[in-house]
Amino acid sequence: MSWTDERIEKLTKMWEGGSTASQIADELGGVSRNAVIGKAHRLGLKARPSPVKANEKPARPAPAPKKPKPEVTAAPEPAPAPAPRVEAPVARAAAPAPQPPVQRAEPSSVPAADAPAAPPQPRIVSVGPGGFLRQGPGDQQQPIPPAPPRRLVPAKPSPEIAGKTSLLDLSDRICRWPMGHPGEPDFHFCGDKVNPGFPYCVEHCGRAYQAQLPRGARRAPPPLPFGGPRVR
DNA sequence: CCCTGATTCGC
DNA sequence: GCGAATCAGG
Repeated sequence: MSWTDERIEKLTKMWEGGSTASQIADELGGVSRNAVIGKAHRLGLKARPSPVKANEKPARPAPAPKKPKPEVTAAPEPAPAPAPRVEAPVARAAAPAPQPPVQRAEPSSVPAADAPAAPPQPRIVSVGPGGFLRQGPGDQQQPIPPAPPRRLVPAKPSPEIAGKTSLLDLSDRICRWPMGHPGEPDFHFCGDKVNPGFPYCVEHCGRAYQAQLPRGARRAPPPLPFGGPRVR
């Protein structure tokens, strides 16, 4: 593509209109962003708020820092005078110690007339069949440290599991909610009696079956037993 | 990484 | 004159 009058005009217009070189190139078609910039500069359109040149002091001492051009010119390069570095003496107004605006609860102040901090108790959204209490999504434990990667080791019968509900102990009458993580020595299952009709006990039904919130009022889904935080 | 404009330099 | 390559900052 060549720079016809029309294209040059469009370029000029858009350039001055604030469009980015990419947009202009895209609009014109057939040219790259660089071509647009190059052309704009050749047209003398430069000087535009460039994000890369936000701050520019009227000092351009070293414009060519890296351009190893094997110039055969034996021109005696006069030693560049030590750049009159206008070292802006930063007004060291002393570094005030970062004073975190810690809001200390005044004990002597007004004795909380309003509601004191409610104890971390899961909001019960509804009661499910069998009597388990549904929690709202996100009402589980708050820290969500991802389980560190660990090698899965073959679950060997060991004293640590004695008394714990192992995989072999599972039946459709006991809660199969995992406790801990597979591969860990003490990994086992809940083992309580299930809430009839469910694979989990009443307590874990509350975790497994979340109340359905109206669309739009949803939060991130609660962590699943396996991938999520340690549940114990 | 993505984006931006600026600059250089071989064509 | 052109624009890819490169630079440099956000």
